[in-house]
Amino acid sequence: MGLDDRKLAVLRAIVEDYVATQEPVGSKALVERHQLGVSPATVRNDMAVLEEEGYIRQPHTSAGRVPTDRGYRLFVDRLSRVKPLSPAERRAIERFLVGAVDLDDVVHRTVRLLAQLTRQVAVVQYPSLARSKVRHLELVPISTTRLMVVMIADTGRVEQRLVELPGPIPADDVTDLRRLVNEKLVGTLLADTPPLVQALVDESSPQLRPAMATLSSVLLETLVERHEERIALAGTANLTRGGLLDFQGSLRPILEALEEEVVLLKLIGEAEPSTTRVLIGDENEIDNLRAASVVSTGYGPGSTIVGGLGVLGPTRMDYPGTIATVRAVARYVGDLLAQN
Amino acid sequence: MGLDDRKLAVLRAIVEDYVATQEPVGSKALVERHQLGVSPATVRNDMAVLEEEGYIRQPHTSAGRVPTDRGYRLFVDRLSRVKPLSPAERRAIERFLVGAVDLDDVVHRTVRLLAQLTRQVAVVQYPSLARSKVRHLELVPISTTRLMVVMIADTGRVEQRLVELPGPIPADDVTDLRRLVNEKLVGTLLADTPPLVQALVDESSPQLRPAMATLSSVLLETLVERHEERIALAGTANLTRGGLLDFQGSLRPILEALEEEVVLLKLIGEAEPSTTRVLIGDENEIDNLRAASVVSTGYGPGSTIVGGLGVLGPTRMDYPGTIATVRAVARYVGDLLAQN
DNA sequence: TCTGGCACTCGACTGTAGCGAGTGCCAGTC
DNA sequence: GACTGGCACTCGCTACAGTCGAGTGCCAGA
Repeated sequence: MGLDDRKLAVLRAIVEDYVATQEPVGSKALVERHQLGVSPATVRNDMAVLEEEGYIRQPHTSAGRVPTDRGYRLFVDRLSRVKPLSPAERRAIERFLVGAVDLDDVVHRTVRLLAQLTRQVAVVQYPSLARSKVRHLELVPISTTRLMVVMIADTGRVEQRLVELPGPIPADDVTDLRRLVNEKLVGTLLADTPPLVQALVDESSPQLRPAMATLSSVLLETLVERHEERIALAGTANLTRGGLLDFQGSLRPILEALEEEVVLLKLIGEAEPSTTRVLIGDENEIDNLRAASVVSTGYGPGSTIVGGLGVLGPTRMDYPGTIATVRAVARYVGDLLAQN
Repeated sequence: MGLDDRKLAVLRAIVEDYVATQEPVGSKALVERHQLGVSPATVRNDMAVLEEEGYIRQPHTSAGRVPTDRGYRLFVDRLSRVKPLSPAERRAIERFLVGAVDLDDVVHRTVRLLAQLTRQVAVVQYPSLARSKVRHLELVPISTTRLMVVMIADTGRVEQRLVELPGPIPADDVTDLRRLVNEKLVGTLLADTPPLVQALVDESSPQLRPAMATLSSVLLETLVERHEERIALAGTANLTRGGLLDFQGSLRPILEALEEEVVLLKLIGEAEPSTTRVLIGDENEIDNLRAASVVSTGYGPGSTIVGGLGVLGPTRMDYPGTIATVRAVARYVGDLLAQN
């Protein structure tokens, strides 16, 4: 039941036209705007087949055809090639990203850049703690029974927690604690720390043990177990482009989904190495996003991946262009991180 | 040209009914639902006067009346009193805020809570650095020529910057630098630090001076001059309640405005002590928000103010309820901060 | 296998009519 | 002088009928 080349060409033409005009496309308009070399009637026959196979559909009788999610899928997989970025876009990326002063800055600039270039909603995950290595742990006494622990990761992330100690602790002990945790933990992946943290308690002197126990439980609990992920979002205003036609008239479910960090993480967090993932409409597992598509990829210094980024938009989106932009931005951000 | 008591009562009734039903309210419905003690005809006469004075208007002839921005203003200033919160709401606030582990957590919980209680868009400013005191400055060597400086403020904020030193620096010097900056700066308001930072450079030994100069310029630049404000946002999905009637059919300008930190800061950042500020429609200086109202207030431990928070919604909002909620949440957050 | 032709479908748009909520005004009453 | 009942009028909303046209499916013929 293969589709011959012409039918594929017809599908491609339909997708391209529909994405451009946002209106159902008919057989006549199609032959006028593309060099298909056949008549409208022939195209109609092809369309009938494409419809039967579920690649396109008619919003109503006597209207043109519109691609289905399945149609977009075929288009993305086999009918399109990634557009190279224009020099102007490359320049925009570079201009946008130079001069970032810290990780927050990098992430914010990136997410805005993505939203602006793709004219869609952009999502950027901060470098995941699980994939970060400990660079330094600082203990700052706030009072005799309170400690602020600040963890600095090699990815630039800095996390802090207040630790309520079981009893007062002299300054020298704090120094000892600091030395011990740093000796043991610096340089290790956060995902690998739990046994080491446990060992720290076991190995510490009786004098230090109570404080160390509290400290380690806080470390484990807040930094590893509920692995604190962070996310930045931009471009929600882009959802309103294209009138209310996209997203079947209601932004509600989309906006709701975008407020849930868990959902966002699921969308862009499961990054496989160097692949760009495209989720189209129904393929999406989140019900609220059944009317949307997501293009996402991982990023990180060199070839390692420390986090994900991507964009969300209507299924009717410029896939080749979006994919190209997402990839390019991910690569630039990776390079930027590598410089640290 | 004073309005007598009955006319004010009519205005109050119109506002209340319109907020509740979202539909223009007519004279007949008004006398039915409120005990005004007069006939519809009389109410109509009063309405004519109110309209002449600009407090209400007719969307079109033969429709009921709708309050104008000016009408809401009068209502807020003279016709309403702040509703006490229900016990359920108080409990919700407490339940929501206990168990926050750090400042980020507090702010996120607060903004979600506000959005949920008011069913509107909530905005919370992190404690302003300018109003924070330095609690500790930590210098962490990243390499021989790079230092990460971490500033911990008494409000719980933690900021970090990478400092590129002019040349390699031995570990002992880092220790000296750390001691010097902490001796000088701990306990001072960030707004007051610039002269002190300058003095640090002047007073430091020739050996330390280059490093100290770089360090101090980074401190000044990033922490004080472009005083790094942060903002959290939640509840944008609430903008879609009430169909597209609010905001004259387009969420676009609102969503755009909400993406600009500067705009948000302007909205809620200018907190005067313990007052609740209400901006109604046109009173708003930001063009994109002319169709919206903002209720905001300052918060902080005790009676000091360290930041602002508030909500944004349609001009047709439940002002008494919203004002009460915003105040209550601000007070709870203040108490929470005071505990640290 | 493709093409031109033709009948058919059905949404979009237009114009008309009736309904009803709501108004403004006026004469009458307390 | 303030309030009220009554009445004519306005005008948005809905329903309905009619027309138009884009687009289709199908079929006979090249």
